[in-house]
Parts: sequence; structure tokens; C-alpha cells
Amino acid sequence: MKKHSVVIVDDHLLFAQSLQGLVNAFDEFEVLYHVKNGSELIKKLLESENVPDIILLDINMPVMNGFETMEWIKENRPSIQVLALSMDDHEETIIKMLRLGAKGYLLKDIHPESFYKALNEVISNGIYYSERVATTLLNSLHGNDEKDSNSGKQLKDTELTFLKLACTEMTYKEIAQEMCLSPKTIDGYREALFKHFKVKSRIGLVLYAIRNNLVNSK
Amino acid sequence: MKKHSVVIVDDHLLFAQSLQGLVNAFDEFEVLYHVKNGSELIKKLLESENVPDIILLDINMPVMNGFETMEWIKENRPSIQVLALSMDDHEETIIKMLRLGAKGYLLKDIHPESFYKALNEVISNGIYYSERVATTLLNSLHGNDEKDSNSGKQLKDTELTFLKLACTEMTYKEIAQEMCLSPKTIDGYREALFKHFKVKSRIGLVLYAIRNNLVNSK
DNA sequence: TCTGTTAAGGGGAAAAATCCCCTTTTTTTA
DNA sequence: TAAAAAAAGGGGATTTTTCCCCTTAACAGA
Repeated sequence: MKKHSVVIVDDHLLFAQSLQGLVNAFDEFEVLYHVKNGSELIKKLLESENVPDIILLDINMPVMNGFETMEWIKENRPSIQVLALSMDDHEETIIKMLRLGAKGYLLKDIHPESFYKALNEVISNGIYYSERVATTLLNSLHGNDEKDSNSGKQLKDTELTFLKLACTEMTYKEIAQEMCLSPKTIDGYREALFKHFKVKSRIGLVLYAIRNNLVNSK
Repeated sequence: MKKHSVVIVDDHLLFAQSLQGLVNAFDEFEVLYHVKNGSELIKKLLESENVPDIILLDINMPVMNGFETMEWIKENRPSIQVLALSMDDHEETIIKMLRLGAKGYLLKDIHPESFYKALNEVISNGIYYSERVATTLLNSLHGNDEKDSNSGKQLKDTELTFLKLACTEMTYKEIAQEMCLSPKTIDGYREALFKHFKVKSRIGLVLYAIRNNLVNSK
């Protein structure tokens, strides 16, 4: 029987290498190669006819992150099953990734046996959720989450731009200039986001944005 | 020849498990066990006479993080060589960990061969630095780092307390009450930290603190 | 075409944050 | 032990931030 082929995309070489060992230890799977980021993946996919069955995709990577990479795969290699693989258990991130077309979302603290199960399920059913992810999504659906229930409506471009600049030492006046809008309009965005995220101050906004990976904090 | 024994402390089970496979593949090393956090490590160390040669210690963990764990090891099992193992390449974090007694600092994007080298070096020389860590430390010594050159003088307890509360939606007035100090004193801390970190606003302070892991952002 | 919605922006005031210069009391240290 | 440095706190002014209520124009759906 032909083994299912897996590609690993993760900037943590040590992790990628170790994970490769783990996957290769499973009878049904084998790792074709692993790469450090989205750009490298695309290069490899373009230059090789050997299309993998599964891509294990990290989200936080330098150069080209998981979201951008996922978009490219969806556009150009829609037949590949993508499992997102991240330490980030924030709802915004999970939903964003699944919306982009990931077939499952694994947290890096997953137990190796569940990982094996995930690989198999994504091959047979085309979908897998880890338990904690499922719980998070359920909470979201039922609105049981104080802070995270806002993830439904996604931010408009202009709001996101504002948010990014708000996570900066700029004053609102400077942000307004940067965005070529009136300070009053900026104030409107501010108020909208405060309500949306249920925060009380710009500090709260920054913390929320960082915790939910809406801006890259580092 | 007896193999050198290794213990892995990391909350990412998948990583820990994979890494265990990698380490066991080296002739000279074998993994005794791996645990999810500092508390579990201590429990294991206390109930077993089998003292490991090397501990691979993650820093960001729930329950009991790498810093606290390192302190305990230094106090109670000083003969064990500890290699910190983190994704975090910020100077503050590296220096803090090395000050606490870690014998080396590995970044998780390290190449597996360097990892093997690190294990060997820490056994033979009792010390190892990955290249990027060494570079960071050199920059620090030569003061070539705009923002990070302040890592030398470390914060006083009271300043750190203030900083943590500043990374919160509390107003300064509330922080003052919480710390049982006059708002004016708090204002003094604020100004001192602004100068120390070369930031212009409370937002800047929060960003700096998060980026340098002075507070735990998540 | 009427109507509801949304983006953009204004007025104005209260509350926080920022800044600079100063006093008093401890604590260090030369 | 006298001088220096550090810690706690005050006065007061200027900006920024935050809030609430209102107007106008564009636009989409029934």
C-alpha cells in the first residue's frame, strides 16, 4: 500500500525534524520534506509534481505566515488537505484559519496519539478537530464566551489598519494623519472596536489584539 | 558505555514526544521521561533517585514556567545541566535564564545537528550557546542595541509590580490604590520606566514589556 | 422611490495621561 | 558621620483619551 505523503511547514527546525521522525514512525504516513515557511513551501510545490496528501502548517512563521500560505494553497492546490498546527488556542486565530480552508486545527500540546488520529481522520473524512478546538468553537457558537464571542463579525480593512496603528506609540491624531482621515472618524473606529472587543481603554485594545494575533506583537 | 540521561520539560506534548524520538536516535543520549511543566518535573525528581544529566527546559509553560523551575533546580539539584529551550529570542529572556544558571540557551528553530552538538558540549564543557544567542549577547555587551541595552540594570520589585499592572486596563489611580502608594509615586515609576525603556507612552511600555517577556502576554 | 443602514465627521466636556520642577524622608556609602 | 543618592510624594499645566449625542452623504434593498 502506498503511504500517504505529508509535508511539514514550520520554522522551528528542531520541531519539524522531530515531528518528521514521529510521522515516519507511523506505518501509513511518510514525510516528503519539511520547509521553514510559506515561501519555501510554494517554491517546493511549484518545482515538484509530487503533490502531498497532507500539509501540516504552522501559523506563526517569519517571511510568510500560515494565513497567507493557506490562502495560496486554497487558490493553487485545493486538493491538499491542510492541518493547521499551532500553539495558539485563541478563537480568532482558529476561526480565521478554518475559514481560510484548513481541514483541522491541531494544538501543539496535542497528545501524539490524537495526532495520529488526526492524520487518519483528515485522510478518511477530510476533517479533524482537536477536542479543545471543538470546545472553543462550541463556546463561540453558544455565545458562552465573554470576550471571544465577537469573533463572528470580522473586522473591516480600515478597522484593522486602525487597530494596527493603535498598537503603536502613535497618538490618535497621528494615526488620523497616517490614514488620511479626520481625528473624529478615528475616534469612531476606536469606539466601535472598544464595543466590539468589550475593552475599556486603548491598553485593553492593544492587549486584545496581541493576545488574539490580530497584530503581530513581536 | 552508559548513555547520558535527558529529561524534557515542555508543555507541547507533540514536540516533547517528537524530540524524545530525536534524542533517543543519538547513540550517546537517552530520554528518561518528559513532563509538561515545572511542577511535574519537581515531583518526578523528588520521587526518583535517578538524577538526569541534562534537563531540556522550555520557558513558556502553564502552571510553573521555566524561570521558576530553573530556580528550583539551582537550589535543589545544582549538578544537573540545564539547557533552556525556547522560541523566545529576546535578550531580556535569554539573560534572565542564563543568570538563573542555565548552561545554554537553544532556540527552537535550531538545526538538529546543532542540537546534537549542544547536548555534547554541555556534557563535556558544561556550557553551550547557539549562534544567534551568542550574537544577541555580544550586541548587548557592546551596547549596539538601541532598545535592549537597558537590560543591564534590572527592574526593582516595585517597578516590576507597577509594570505588570500597567499592562492592564487599570488606570494609574487604580494601580496606586492596588499598590498602596500615592498616584504621584506611581507617576514617578511611570516616568522612570519611560526613560529606562525609551518609550513615549503607556502603550509603548506595554509593547516593550510584552515583547521582552517582562509580563506574560497570554 | 422610499427607507434603513453605514461610513465619515463635528461639538463639547470630563477623565486620564504626560511632563517638569520641587520637597521631605530614608538609605547608602565614601 | 556628612554628603550623596534613592524613594515617596506634591503642584500645576498641557495633551490625549474617552464618551455621548448629533449631522450629512452615500448606498443598498424592498
